[in-house]
Amino acid sequence: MVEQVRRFNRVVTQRVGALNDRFLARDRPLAEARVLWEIGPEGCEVRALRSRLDLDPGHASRLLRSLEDDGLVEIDAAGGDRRARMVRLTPAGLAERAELDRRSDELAESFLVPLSRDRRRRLVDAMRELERLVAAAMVEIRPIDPTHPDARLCIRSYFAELDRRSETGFDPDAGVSAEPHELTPPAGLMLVAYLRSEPVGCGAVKHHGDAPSEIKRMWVTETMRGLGIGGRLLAELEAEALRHGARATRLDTNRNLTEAIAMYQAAGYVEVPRFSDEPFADHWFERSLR
Amino acid sequence: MVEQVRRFNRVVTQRVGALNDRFLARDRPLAEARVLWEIGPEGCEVRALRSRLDLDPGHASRLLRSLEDDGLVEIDAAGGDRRARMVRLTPAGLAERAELDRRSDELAESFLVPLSRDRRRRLVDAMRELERLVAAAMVEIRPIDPTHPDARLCIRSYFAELDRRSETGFDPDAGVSAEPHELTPPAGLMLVAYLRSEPVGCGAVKHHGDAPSEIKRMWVTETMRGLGIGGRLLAELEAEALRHGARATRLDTNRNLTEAIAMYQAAGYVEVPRFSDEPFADHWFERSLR
DNA sequence: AACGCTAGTTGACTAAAGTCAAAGAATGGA
DNA sequence: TCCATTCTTTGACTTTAGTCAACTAGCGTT
Repeated sequence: MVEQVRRFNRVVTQRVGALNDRFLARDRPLAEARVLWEIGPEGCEVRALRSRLDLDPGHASRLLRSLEDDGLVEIDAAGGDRRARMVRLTPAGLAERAELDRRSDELAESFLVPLSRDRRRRLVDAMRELERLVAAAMVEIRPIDPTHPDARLCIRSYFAELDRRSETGFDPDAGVSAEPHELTPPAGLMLVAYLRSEPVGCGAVKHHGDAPSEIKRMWVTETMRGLGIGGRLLAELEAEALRHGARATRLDTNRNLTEAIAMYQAAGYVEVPRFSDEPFADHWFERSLR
Repeated sequence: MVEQVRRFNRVVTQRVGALNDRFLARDRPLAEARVLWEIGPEGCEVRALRSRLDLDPGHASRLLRSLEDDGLVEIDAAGGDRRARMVRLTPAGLAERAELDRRSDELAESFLVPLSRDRRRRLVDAMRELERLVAAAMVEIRPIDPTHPDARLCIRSYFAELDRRSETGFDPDAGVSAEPHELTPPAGLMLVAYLRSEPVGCGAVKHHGDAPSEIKRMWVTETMRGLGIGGRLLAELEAEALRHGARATRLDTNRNLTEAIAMYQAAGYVEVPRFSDEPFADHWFERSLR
């Protein structure tokens, strides 16, 4: 296995990566081309740019100055915060970015052209599979304060999905509570799954002394499902429950959340009688931890 | 499709490539690390190194000097040509390269670790598939003089395989001739398939005026079979036969070469009665070109 | 008002990568 | 034998990337 990964890294990554760079940088330093690309058609804040590309403030400042001198970007004050700056592409900058887009397409085509119809299909399928699995391998799970913006974002997405997928709609204020202080140590714990500093999933646990801990707020963004992220969140929450003295974990869920139900069952949860008065739930699950 | 390839290039190539580089370069400039790696345990000629890494002569010279000063390589005269130099790794250089090997393994592991058993399997399968297809897309087909070393190498490999796979053994001197002058324009044509300047397959055509041209020396290296390279060689040879006024192409083959037979049939060849006195052949195929 | 903090700019560097031309030694034909 | 060509080295650059510290301006809290 390791041997195959190494071969892949060598054959595909190296060559394609080099090509990619050469296609991207026209007669411009690569770093500038990357910045130009990353700004995007909408513009973005300088600090966001810096953190996304992991640039030194000095370096970033000079790169932007240089793009500005070439007439490709304009830098003006961001909204609220008068320390921060906003970069936007000028029409010339947009044209340049479109050109990068075009070359990027051209490069992609160059992968496909020499292959038969059937092999193109296979190439694209393998790329999709690999992209997803590599992304999954890059996901990191970290504890978070439930009031943190990233946590709030996840919870909002979770509620929105519940509301969309259930016949009755979802009311976050009804049913069993899971207030921030209940999901903060020592009362409980909340986790967020990050993919390159983007939150892509969450989960929380609420302890009840000796009684089974409750799993709450399990959610993974739609594009990242089926990659084991839910299972990893669950496993870490269970470990936390165990550390806290719980003998089991429990959760409830709605009948429409079929992937979630399948995931719980695969993780060893078994259906038990209703144990909460959550009006939104149709199924109750429990798993023994020892 | 193009969109998926672009996503792949962005997500996988860029990140993995960057990681790769950081793992490779220890506290050494990346270019030096690459040279150290590329020299290989056997050593190699400086000019080969230069062309493989596409380095400027001056740059290459200085990189090697620097590695020599660190005691990692020795440079002495190559065999025959006294202008050329040979680089070899010293024991220290070999140790350093082994360390790069180790880190490369570690990097490969880091892809696999966060994934479940099943997903690792899928990751590795997708990588294998992709590596092969990308390699296939990089193959270039070029005409060649049948006396060129690359052509000779292919023909030798071809003969060796015939000998190995037939019950009777194979005698290149028996049967229908295909001497170099018969495979050189205007009498015929020989093609070699190159993957990064490595010959990985060949094929030739021998014209007979109005009569069907004969396809000879069709061979693809074992690791690159099933990727459409044989089909591409065949198509170019047929186009050449057509340009030369032939109405059809013919070929004979041994019953043990099952992949080849399948490939000919997929390319539109139909079995015809014996048309040559090639003692080694069991099947005769023909395809009409118009 | 004072304090610690964040966002960005600027100056002064260094290291790495890469380019170009000149030149010496050796080679391979015409 | 001559001549164009190849392999390599060397000197003299330039460009790119990146680092570090000092500094200004603005924010938020106490």
